[in-house]
Amino acid sequence: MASTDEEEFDMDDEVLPKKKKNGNDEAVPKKKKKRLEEEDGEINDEDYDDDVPLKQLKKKKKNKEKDSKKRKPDKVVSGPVKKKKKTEDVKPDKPKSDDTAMKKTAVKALKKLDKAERLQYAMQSFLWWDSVEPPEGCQWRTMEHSGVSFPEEYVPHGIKMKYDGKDVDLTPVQEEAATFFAAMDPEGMHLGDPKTAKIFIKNYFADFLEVLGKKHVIKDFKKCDFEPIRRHLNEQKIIKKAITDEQRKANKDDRNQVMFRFGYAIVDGHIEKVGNYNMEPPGTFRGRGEHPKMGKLKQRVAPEQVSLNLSQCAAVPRCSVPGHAWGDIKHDPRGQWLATWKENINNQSKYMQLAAQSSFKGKSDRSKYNKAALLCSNIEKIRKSYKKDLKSKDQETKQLATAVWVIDRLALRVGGEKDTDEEADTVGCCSLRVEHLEFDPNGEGGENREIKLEFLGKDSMLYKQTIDFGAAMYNENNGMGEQVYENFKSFCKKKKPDQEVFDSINPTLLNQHLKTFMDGLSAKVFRTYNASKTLQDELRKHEAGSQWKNLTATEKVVEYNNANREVAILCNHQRSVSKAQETALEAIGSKLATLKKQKKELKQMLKKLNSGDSSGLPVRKSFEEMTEDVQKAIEKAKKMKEAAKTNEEKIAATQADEKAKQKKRDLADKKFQKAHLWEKVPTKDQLVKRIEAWTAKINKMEMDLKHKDDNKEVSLGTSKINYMDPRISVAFCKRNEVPIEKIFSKTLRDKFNWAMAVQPNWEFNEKVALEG
DNA sequence: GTGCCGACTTAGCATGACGAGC
DNA sequence: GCTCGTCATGCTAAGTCGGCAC
Repeated sequence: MASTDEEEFDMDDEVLPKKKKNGNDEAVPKKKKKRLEEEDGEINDEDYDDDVPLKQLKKKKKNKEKDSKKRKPDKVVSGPVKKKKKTEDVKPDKPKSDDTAMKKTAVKALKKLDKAERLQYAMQSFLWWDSVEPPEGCQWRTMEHSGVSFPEEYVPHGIKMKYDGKDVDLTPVQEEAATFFAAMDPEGMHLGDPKTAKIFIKNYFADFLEVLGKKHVIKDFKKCDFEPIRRHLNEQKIIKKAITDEQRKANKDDRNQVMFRFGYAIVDGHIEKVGNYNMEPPGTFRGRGEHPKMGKLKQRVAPEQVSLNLSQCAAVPRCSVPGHAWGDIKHDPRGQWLATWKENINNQSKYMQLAAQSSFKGKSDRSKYNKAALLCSNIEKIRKSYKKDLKSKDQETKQLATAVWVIDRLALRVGGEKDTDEEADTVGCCSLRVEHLEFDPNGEGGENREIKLEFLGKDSMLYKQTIDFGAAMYNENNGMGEQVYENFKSFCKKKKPDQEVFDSINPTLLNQHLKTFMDGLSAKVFRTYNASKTLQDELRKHEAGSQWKNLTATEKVVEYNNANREVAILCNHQRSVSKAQETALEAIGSKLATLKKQKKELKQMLKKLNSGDSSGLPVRKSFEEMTEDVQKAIEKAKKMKEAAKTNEEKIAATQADEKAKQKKRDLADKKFQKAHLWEKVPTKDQLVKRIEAWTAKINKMEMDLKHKDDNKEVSLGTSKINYMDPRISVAFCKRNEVPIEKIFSKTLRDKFNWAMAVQPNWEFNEKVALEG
């Protein structure tokens, strides 16, 4: 919070934890820090000492500021600096201490901002890359926060499910468990697929029976009817849709109140955003793919199961659940986590951590990308080594070399061992089985060097690619593709389909091997390195094109997205196509067909007109009457919505609204079918112009459709968030005058704030690591 | 040497917010 | 001003990896 003074930033008490560790309501160290913060701005690590009186601290702080002003010239281009003011990043100009008028203006501007914006401003002011690092091995010196926000207790709705056609009485706990199932979409990814539905129902029902108890009448899932509850939940959704703007605003305010209380932490005197401050609510476990535990009941987590991590001097936050207390309080500055608990499905630890835009995550990110950049100077050494080892007579060495080749060239994950009774059967490089490889998949015989790799990777995403190990791209510059093919063949020889291809190695061994080349090198660094390198190379390739300078910023963004797509394909980042997306694509396709038909008709009309015959040319009727009808339906629904008081009235209003909207859509469709025509016979000139307009429309729609179709199964976001060094993108934007907003959303600009100051000619290479 | 586990990163899906187009 | 489609964000599952105990 550099430069935040009392007038600039007034953080309410509710943001801060209120209780001390021993449970009383005093918060002496916090108050002292807060006052200092309000009066002098940020408190740096070395400033804060619980045993030093406040006045001394303030004096120390002022002296330090004087010194730093003497030392530090304004940074302009070297090193990260604050972002320029943009319309959406509303923040006042930073006041200069020697200019009272300017300061007053800035303070006035600040007061116009709402609380969330002021907090955002305070966070943006902290340039962690310019601050002093905590002692080695520590992530922080002081940390305080408000703990975890728990979901509200279950409120029974009283709707009875049926068993064997009859209503069943359930206790609130049992009703809650029944409601979890009723909330599942019968057509969704879990219940929509017969394979997963079987697992889901089996697990759910076993847990449900346990909640019901042995004496309960419910014994057979087939006789269970959750439909009444499902109908009730759908009605609730409809009612929710019908809320007024005022209610919507009130709901948002309520959410903001929770965010102000739990969503911020103070780390080493700076405000930081907390990521997942809402405790996961109970429900059904929604594991992906064919997870053997999907459908099991995820229990409600009690405060007693939660451990908090904060500094010794910090006040322990009051637990928000009446009558409950935190399980444990820890003071471990080596960890980034703020709270931890265990979930009951896989007995795994879960954590509450700072948000992606925090200093913790920023430091981790920067260090990750610097490590990947350092690989630039080591990659040749590593490649040379594995190329030599590919022919080794020692099986372990040969397998290590082959696995590293695969990780380097095909960007596979390392693939740790998994227990398929506990988790979905997914694999990576080291856990590949013979059944995942198909040699010569097209039965070409002879010199064919193709292998079809087909397996489920992380999140049960299908990896299905036929790799031609004989292709030039894997063999030029001594790429050794053919040797890798031979190795695969020998590793699979005499093995059963369910046996591992790389039976002599494992991820630990592979990572140990990688560390002999470079400190801190592990398999996943290759994915970051290859993603960043691919992005940079692709962008440079486009920029070297002769037409590049003539492109508009929008066209350059398209090229950037194309490069991004190359990376996403390399890393196999997929997304499933939803039914809504499929329908939308079909709709565009059908619209395109209509436009083409209309263009053909227009051409025929022109031909006829040119021949001097204007008889029988098609015209369209007025849509006035239908438009009026639709307007009436919309107004009626609007009035019903405004007048609705009871739930029944709200449901009726929403239904009327949906009917009116459907009428409107039908009318729009009818209008579209006749959009190329006039109400009276057109002139030749009108026809020529419309044919031109339709040609342009068709071209645009064709491009749009192609773009959507190309991208429908590729997820560009994952590589942008996790793999491509953001400095490559920032430098690209700077040297091409492309606004960074076109590439990075607000969240990403905050996450990568440390990368925003790079020069236009910045390069992803080994020198990066030396920059710090 | 090996297996386990804690701590963190990476990932896709659901939903809500927003803005382009009418 | 409204609608609809797209994009951003939140949520939480599912990976990786290092350290520790045996």
